[in-house]
Amino acid sequence: MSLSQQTHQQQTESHLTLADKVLVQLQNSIIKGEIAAGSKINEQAIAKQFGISRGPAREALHTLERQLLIIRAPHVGARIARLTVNELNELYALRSTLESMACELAAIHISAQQLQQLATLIQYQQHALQNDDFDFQQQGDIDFHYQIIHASGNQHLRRTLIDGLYHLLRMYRYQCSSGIKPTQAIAEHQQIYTAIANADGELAGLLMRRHIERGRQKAVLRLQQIEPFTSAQL
Amino acid sequence: MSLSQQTHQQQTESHLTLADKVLVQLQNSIIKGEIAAGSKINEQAIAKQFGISRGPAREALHTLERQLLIIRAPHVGARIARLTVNELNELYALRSTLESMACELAAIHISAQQLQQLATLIQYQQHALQNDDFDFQQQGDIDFHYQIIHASGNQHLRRTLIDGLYHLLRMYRYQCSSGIKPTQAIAEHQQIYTAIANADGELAGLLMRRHIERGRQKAVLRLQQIEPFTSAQL
DNA sequence: ACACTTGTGATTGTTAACAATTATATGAAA
DNA sequence: TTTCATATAATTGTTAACAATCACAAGTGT
Repeated sequence: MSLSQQTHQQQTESHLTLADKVLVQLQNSIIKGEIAAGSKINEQAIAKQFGISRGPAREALHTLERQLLIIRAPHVGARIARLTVNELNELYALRSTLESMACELAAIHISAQQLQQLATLIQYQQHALQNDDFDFQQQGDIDFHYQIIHASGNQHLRRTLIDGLYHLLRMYRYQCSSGIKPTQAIAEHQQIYTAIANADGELAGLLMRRHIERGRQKAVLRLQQIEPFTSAQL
Repeated sequence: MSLSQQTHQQQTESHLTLADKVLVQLQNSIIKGEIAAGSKINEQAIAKQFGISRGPAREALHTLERQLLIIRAPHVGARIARLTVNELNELYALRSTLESMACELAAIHISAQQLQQLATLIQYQQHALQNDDFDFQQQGDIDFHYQIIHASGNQHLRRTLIDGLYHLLRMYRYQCSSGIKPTQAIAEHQQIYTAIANADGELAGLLMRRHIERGRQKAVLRLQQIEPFTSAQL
């Protein structure tokens, strides 16, 4: 289980409710695009597919709605979120502001242990870069941002980013990843880490802004290639 | 129905689900402090109290949880959120960042009609100030901030603030209001409005930061008076 | 007196049937 | 052919009963 997967509950698997288990699987299916964007999704079908009743299925869909992965209309049903350039821009603008704030706070509040974990993660990332371990590159990137958010110490900031925007963001990043080596991105991570280690929150925040802006530009380019196809299907 | 009450759905009352109706009443009761902070709240009791079954009551509690008005523990139950100085600081720090961003965007994207509505609202507020209409002062204050958020044009920003932080914020503002005339606050609103009208997003954002910071200081002072009592009760 | 086990009650989690609402298809009239 | 009304089917909303889990208290043994 990745660091970014575990949010705040540390409960063992046996305590997990059916809605939670189904939720995780649906999240992954949606984020990976295995369920087509814009397609309808209803409670009965989910319940049948996972061998449960409509109650937990309904709860899972409600959670997916608040995670912005589906769009629900009362008495009508739900549809998988559709990726658009406009929404990507809005999402990244908000993300940039919030993660910049997280950097400023993290530079003040980060503990020695958290700083050490961040350093270790960057080393792993550089290792994965050399070995062309693409999955770990992407997961490591997410974990880097997550650890900084966590180190900010602001629980509301963390909840807003991790429980709210995080999931839709993962969808954009997964489906809009260019596939080229993230050499520059990891170098930027290194710079941000150094700024935080030097307790220079202002610099760290600035670097994070630019880092996310570059990611936005790449994602937009990729999305503009695939958007005509995805928006074509009803 | 106030401007800040209607979020994005414009459905008539008949379409409202039972969970929604109960939700609104519970929100108000919690925000006003009619239900004691920290007290337990369970599904059965809610269902009985409102004459509905546990299904909708359960959904309402889930929504209250994501609005941060209650804290749920799996298989254990839920408790009304307790106001603390620390959490108030975190909440206002996040709010300051987000509403400052909203100002910057609003200065760019606000329409002539929205600008006119903002001007009208400020006039009403000044009128309410002279007439000592306290309820309208508080509601007008919330509407001012809401309209700017709306004018920012960023849907994710709006959802994060209105659907997420907004409710807990209302609780703090309601229970930590000092009762003295908000003369300065309304003057600051006027300044922010002017900056937005002049398309000076940078200034508007800065003024909003200071405006919220002053509100934070007042709320902290008030909360420090009542916190010993609220944290005393289990 | 203390630790451990066990049982009881309360609360949440789950299920399946029922009700209400909406979308879609069918057909009649202009 | 088009448009409106109606009926039908599909889906969500709601309910009450059942199962599982947890907190707490009583009791037992050392």
